Amino acid sequence: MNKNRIAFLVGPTASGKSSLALELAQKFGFEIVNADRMQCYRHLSIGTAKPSPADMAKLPHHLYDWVDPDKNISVADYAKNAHQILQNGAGKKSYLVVGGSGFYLQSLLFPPLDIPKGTMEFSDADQAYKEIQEKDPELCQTLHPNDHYRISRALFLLSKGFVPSREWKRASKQKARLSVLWMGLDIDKETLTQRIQERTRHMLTLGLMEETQRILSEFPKSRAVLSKIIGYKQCMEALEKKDPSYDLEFEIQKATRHYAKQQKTWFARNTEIHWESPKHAQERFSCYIEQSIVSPS
RNA sequence: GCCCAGGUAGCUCAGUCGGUAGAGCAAGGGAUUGAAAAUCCCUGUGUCGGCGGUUCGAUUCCGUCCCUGGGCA
Repeated sequence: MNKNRIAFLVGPTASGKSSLALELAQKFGFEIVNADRMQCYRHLSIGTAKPSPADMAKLPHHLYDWVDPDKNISVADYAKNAHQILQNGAGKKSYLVVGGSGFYLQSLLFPPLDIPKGTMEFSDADQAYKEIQEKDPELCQTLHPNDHYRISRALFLLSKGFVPSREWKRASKQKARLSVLWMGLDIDKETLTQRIQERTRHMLTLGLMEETQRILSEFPKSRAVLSKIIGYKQCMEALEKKDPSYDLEFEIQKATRHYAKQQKTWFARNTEIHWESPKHAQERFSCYIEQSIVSPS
């Protein structure tokens, strides 16, 4: 019998993926692979709600803590490393990939194209957009003039002789390189909002502010990275602004809620995901796993 | 009790020289192919505090009542 040995556990931030993953992994003898962009970073523990060292010691955990906070990584770096791990264990081990970074999860099934990394900065956005309209009119159908990041990426690819819209089309036609079981933790909005609220408070109690300061002093060049990560960004603002009306806890909660919504939108179009509420997830997912992954020996 | 300033979107407020209203923030929806916890797009009906009056027409003017803040007693 040739059965899948890989399962993905996804869902919005603060839905309880990590603890469920640990339970399922222990029950079925999985190793855990991180699919959370920010948990890749060393030292960012409180703010990313990373599993505790004690939990990680219970069974093999991969792709946590493998980059310093002053380094940038991209989806391609992640895809390469993660795919390698899955390949190494092929035929021998089972993996539970857990995380909420949809783009990163996707890269495991549909590897990043063999095109160069980079962007090309521009000074005049209108002109930059016009240039793209001339060279790749099809791309402009889905590219908004205000989307400066994607414009700079498109300009860069054009300068290297690629036609972005053609590349994106090629990418979307790829066949998945792995066959996996998709499971999603579906949590109602009120409960999630409440969990976000509690988790944010908990993070601050655990010393998120101190963690931020520690990272900044140990890695002076980590500002750029931290300023893009929920929690650390707001702590940095609170440290620098000295604005007494700045409500740190509220700002973190708000950003987390927005992020959760973004994740929901991302996963919504993936029709392969089996969604379950936390109440039944453990039981139902166990069922799915038994049916599709555990091979009869 | 008297005087003053206010009561307009979930919040802070703008505005209508009388023709039933709009910003910011919050909130909701969507996109997403080496920055992705990033980045970008779309979405504003609310007894304009209550009740009367004037008017063809009042959230806007007048009266009165209620509420909030400040001052005086």
